[in-house]
Amino acid sequence: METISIKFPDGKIKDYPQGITGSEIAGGISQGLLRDSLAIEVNGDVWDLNRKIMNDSEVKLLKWAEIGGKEAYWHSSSHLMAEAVESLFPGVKFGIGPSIDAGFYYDIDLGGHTLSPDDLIKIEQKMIELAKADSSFVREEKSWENAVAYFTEKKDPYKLELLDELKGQTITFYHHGKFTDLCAGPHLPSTGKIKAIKLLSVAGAYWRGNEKNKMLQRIYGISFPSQKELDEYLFRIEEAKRRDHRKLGKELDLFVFHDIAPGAPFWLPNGMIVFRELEKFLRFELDGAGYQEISTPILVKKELWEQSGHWAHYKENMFYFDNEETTFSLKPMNCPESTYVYRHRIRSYKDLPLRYSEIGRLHRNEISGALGGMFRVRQITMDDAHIYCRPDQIIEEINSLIDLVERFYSIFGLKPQYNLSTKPNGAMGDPQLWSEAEEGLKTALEQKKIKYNLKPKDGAFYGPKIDVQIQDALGRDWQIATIQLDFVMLPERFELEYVAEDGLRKRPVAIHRAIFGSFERFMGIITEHFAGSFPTWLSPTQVVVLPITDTQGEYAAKVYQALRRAGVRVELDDRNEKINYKIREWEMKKASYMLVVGEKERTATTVSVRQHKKGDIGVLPLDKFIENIIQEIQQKTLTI
RNA sequence: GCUGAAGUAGCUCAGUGGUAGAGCAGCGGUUUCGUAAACCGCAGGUCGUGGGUUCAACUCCCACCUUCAGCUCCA
Repeated sequence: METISIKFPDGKIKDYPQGITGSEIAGGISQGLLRDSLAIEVNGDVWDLNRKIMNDSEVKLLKWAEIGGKEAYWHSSSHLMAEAVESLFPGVKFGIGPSIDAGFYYDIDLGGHTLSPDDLIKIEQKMIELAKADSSFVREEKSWENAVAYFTEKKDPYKLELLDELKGQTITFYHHGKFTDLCAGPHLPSTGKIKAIKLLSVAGAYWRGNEKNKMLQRIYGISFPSQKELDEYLFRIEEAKRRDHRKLGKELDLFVFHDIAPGAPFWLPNGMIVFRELEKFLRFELDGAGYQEISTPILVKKELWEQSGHWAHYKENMFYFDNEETTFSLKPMNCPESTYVYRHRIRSYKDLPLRYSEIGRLHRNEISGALGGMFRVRQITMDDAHIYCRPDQIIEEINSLIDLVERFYSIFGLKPQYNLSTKPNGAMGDPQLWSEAEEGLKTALEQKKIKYNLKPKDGAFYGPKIDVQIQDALGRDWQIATIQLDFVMLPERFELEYVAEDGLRKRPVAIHRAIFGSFERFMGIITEHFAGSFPTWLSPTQVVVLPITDTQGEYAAKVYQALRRAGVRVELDDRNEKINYKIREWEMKKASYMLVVGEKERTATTVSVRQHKKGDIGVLPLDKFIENIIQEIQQKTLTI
């Protein structure tokens, strides 16, 4: 028998007989490693542990901690679920059943049956039963014709459709227990590795994500190697729900939604404090960065949108109505109107770049099913800006925009995820300009050592873009900031020009950008990010003065007045309640600081400081406390 | 828009074919208290909206509105 040499991650090389499996390699090292291994990476591909290795290879055993290990685990769990569903509902047809970031799902066509929460419990119990049977996952290579024959016999149109695209290739099947599936793998050695299972939800999902196709039922689930890990996961989900901005927004009186205005928040006084602080911060920064603020009409004639192309491409998302023979629309975007500011006089090359910022209120008719708290609203307050520059100024503008984004996000302690989207099919504009711009965006990101995902062909038809995404408490991604180059929409359609050095008229480039994205979405994001405990500069209640008894009433009022005069958002809680009661209440309202004042403090002109989430942090002279908090507010110190 | 689930007091929730319940919040009293809930009392609801079935509907049926999860969408 021939031998092959296997290289391990630590660089060691060992010889094994040809046809050795991952399980045998793991078992040869230790029983513990065999027990913990879920799959094996062979020359960069993830394989089943019991697949034979025939050639010299570089391998890495994958355990739960590795993504590849988790993927195999969850993918196998989805097969196990399919087996359970098939045994309970014979004759069902299967779509696809992959692992996802957290868990797995399977899309299933159950004919006329609609899955109920009770069904999920039954399926879950069946899965546990089947896992205990510890059936091995068996990989089988089949010819394409045999594969088609199998699913023709089984009358599964979905798998046949998938096979259609794999024509001419060797097809792999996986068997375990009574279940057989078309699948590229890899899988666990056997179902017994799956110990703790929870089916989370069932929801409709269009076959292949196309709404013209039939809607299948998608069951989401998650599984873990131990009950303890499952319990911890479920607990984390519950914790995340406590951060939900919809819940915190209500509890902290930040904003409310009402049936009377679906998709548009009522900003409450506390929410407006945060809104105004964000606005103040934004304006201060943009003033310093050479922006000029403008404000353009909300209600405009539809001719504008015909010219911009929105009427043709975006009409379904617009609110419009007729008035005296004229069709008007609420603006869904600010960009076209900013060109009117640009065009209001002749621009010289010396005027550029022109940076117009606008805190604009937009309305977009989002389909009802898309609405969700502050993350997806129909009335949007955008921190928009349009920069008009010469082509030779693009790189410099992009660089300073990335700096601005980085600066903003560091203030909040947010960790953004960058995406770079490049030229889509059917894009408009000079190809040379496109490739230069894409290269420029890429270079800018790389020089600043910013990691990003490349999204090929995902740019707008008028230019490439950099997007910033951030996750909510439940791990869903939301786009926040965006930097979009535009060679076409504004410059061409609105015939923008500047007079160049040589006296000729030339076309500027436009850059659309938002940093918060929208005040609504950003408010939702930071509410969840801070779990409602805003840093002091944003906190609706920065300080509460709490006298112990009426005897300190006068002194407490003096403390309150001193803070007020210093510009601090302060409240005086002189209600006839016990100090414990007040502390509990203000702690839950997440006031940044409580100043307890009793006899000791009154006689010494001091305050006993209690910081939110930290508790009693000692006694300070009143002046010193004011000095500290003013500094904290000015520096926008992060308190978490 | 699609599939499923849900909507009861300001909030969180219980209830069920026979005239609506709790805790917290609110209001009125008593209590003046040192770092996360003092005590007593009062008030509060066309049970999302509109139809239907029934002697009787918060409860069953239908439609609509809104919310939630997912899909789709997301210049």
